[in-house]
Amino acid sequence: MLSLKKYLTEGLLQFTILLSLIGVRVDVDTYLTSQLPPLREIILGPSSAYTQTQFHNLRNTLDGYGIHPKSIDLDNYFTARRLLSQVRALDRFQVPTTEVNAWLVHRDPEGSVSGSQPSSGLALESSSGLQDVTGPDSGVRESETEQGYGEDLEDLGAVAPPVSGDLTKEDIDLIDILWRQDIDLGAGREIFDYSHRQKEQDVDKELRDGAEQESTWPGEGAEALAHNLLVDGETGESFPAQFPADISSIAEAVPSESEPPGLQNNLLSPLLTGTESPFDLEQQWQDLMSIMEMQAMEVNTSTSEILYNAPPGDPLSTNYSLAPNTPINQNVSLHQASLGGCSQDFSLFSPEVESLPVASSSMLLPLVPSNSTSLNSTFGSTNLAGLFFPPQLNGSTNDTAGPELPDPLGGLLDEAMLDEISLMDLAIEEGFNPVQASQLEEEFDSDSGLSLDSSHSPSSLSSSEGSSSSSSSSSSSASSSASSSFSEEGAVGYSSDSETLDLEEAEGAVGYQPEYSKFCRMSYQDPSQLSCLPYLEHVGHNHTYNMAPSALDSADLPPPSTVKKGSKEKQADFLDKQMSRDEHRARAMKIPFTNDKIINLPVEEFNELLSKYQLSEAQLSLIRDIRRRGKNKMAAQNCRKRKLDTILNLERDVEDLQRDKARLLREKVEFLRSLRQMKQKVQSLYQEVFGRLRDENGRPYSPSQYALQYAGDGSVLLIPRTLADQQARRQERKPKDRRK
DNA sequence: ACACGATGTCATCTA
DNA sequence: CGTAGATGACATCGT
Repeated sequence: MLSLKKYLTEGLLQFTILLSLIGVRVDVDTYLTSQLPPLREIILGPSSAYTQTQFHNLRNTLDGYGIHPKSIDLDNYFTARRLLSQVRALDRFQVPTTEVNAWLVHRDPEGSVSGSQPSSGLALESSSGLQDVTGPDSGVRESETEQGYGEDLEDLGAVAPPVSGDLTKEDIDLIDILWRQDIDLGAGREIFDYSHRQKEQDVDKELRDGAEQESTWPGEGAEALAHNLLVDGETGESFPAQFPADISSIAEAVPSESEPPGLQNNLLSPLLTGTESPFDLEQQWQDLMSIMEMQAMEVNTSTSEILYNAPPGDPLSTNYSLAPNTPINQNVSLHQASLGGCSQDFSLFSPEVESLPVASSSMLLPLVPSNSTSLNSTFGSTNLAGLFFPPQLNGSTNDTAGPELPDPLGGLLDEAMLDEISLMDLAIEEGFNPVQASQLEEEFDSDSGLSLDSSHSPSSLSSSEGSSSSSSSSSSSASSSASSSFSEEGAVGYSSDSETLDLEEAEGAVGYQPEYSKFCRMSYQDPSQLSCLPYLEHVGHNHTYNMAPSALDSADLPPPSTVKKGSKEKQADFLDKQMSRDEHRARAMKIPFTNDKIINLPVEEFNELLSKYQLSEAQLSLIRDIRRRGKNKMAAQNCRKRKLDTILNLERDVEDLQRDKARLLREKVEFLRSLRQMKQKVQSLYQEVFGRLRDENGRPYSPSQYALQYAGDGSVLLIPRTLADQQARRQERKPKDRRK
């Protein structure tokens, strides 16, 4: 907890936010993943940074201090919330930023990521096979696709981040989505994919064992592959001369997965070879996703059979928990064969994680989802993956996942999370809208909160008392009283009891505003829960004002067990210690009313109260000071709270903006893709029309001499090439001029 | 002893 | 002008 608090310092947050704003993505979570909840967990959730109004008045009447926003309980709460939100985000095709950020953080130091990563060979196995088949076209296609893409982006004024090193996970996902869309539209994936693969191959030739890889691709699988690729390759947009060919059924079904690996692997490889910490989160998420998918999806056996028909007898398959002879194993083997150095890295991943990706990908597309980046690959992709799961895989995955899943999930998911997940699952399956789901979630939250509170508070009392051996009796009693007050507050409304308490002892109960009610409600339970852990006792510690009421409670009411015999004296001492300086002063000056009244009473009542007593000047001065300081104290607390919320909101805004950016990027790529497709169609039509044209002698026109000119009215003219070139140049200049 | 975070207090500004 | 709130700066306390 202490270390967590450290991370929560304003400086770090501000620094992080600053970095985020200037474009550098830093994810503190990356460094906390294993033992500590992500910083974002604390950050997410409702905050009322700018709603300063009203809450002072209400606060004074509402209870005492509540729980500080930084206390652990909030961590738990926000952990759950964060996870839930991420689960929901899956519904919206959102990528958990955590993974993205982490990925970037670890990637940057390694230099350019864009296709030149050696370990990117992950996705290459298919491409290597493809290369041979498609042979001649590959080189040209690579360059053309790459250039075309870059040009498009440049034309639109884009920095071309999606293609080059700046790709985020969202970008990758969006590209993946777009690939799928392309396929839906009949465009082959390899046309886009190829460049990357090719590049990777060039870079990774040394790492990869091409011969071995090819040897693992014998028989039907290879042929099928070749066929697919060949067919897809013909659809290459960059070759207008080639008319779009029919796409085989397999090609349609499979290619959707084939592309992403290329891109993703390029990007992911750093992650894979780098730290595993970011992957833990991703892995957990992937596990989660796999569970959900397994449950929610039906397996298309026929498809899977086709896709997973692979060469048998792979020696490497035994390394994996998956059943041998399963096509998946083939994929794995291929993957390993091609990976070389990367295979070791993959050993880090638990079987189930690997199985998912492998399973989802056909022979052509190994490891698509395995890139945890694609874990959120949106439901679309995952659905695809799920469809391709062979039944046996399902079983095997579950088997392997059985023992291991609880661990990764257990760390992140508490009951609340699981319930929520199931809830979300239900929402997804039954078509609940997010709002409904969230409503349910709220109900759930409240329920869980109460249950937690009731169940943990008693134990907290006992544990705190028994455990605090090193600390003095005062501290133990303090914690116990604090926890008791918490439990009370959590269970009941907690009307400010300060007034009913003994005059001098009752201090102003400083509570947080109603806006934080939910906030606080959640926090109430946790302190007690946390107090179960001895080392966390200090978390809920109170100071001065806050502590007084609760301490008084234990003192006034017949003390449970701690106060016996001569402990009353200690109690008194303790109370003295717990009283604030102003309280001591007030007592010393024999102020006849409570500091709480002094501080919180409205001016009129306050003056009225003063008028009732004959007070010396010193007393009046002290009272005024007490009032001033008390109010300022609350103000300071509010101010700090607000500051914290502001920081949290800023971070959230940054995240939102990043999401928006990714979305816009996605849309842009989508537009570019559709634009390219339309160009391709036009080209095809052009070729077809031009090829059918015959001159007066019945001979075809020479493309080098003539060209078709599109008129504004939709008509098409056949004009000499020279003329057409001139016109083309003019048109090119125009937009440039406009830019200037 | 020191660092650090949390909180209290003061001075100042603003409404 | 008085009051209350907000906030930066500093002090204090506990870990």
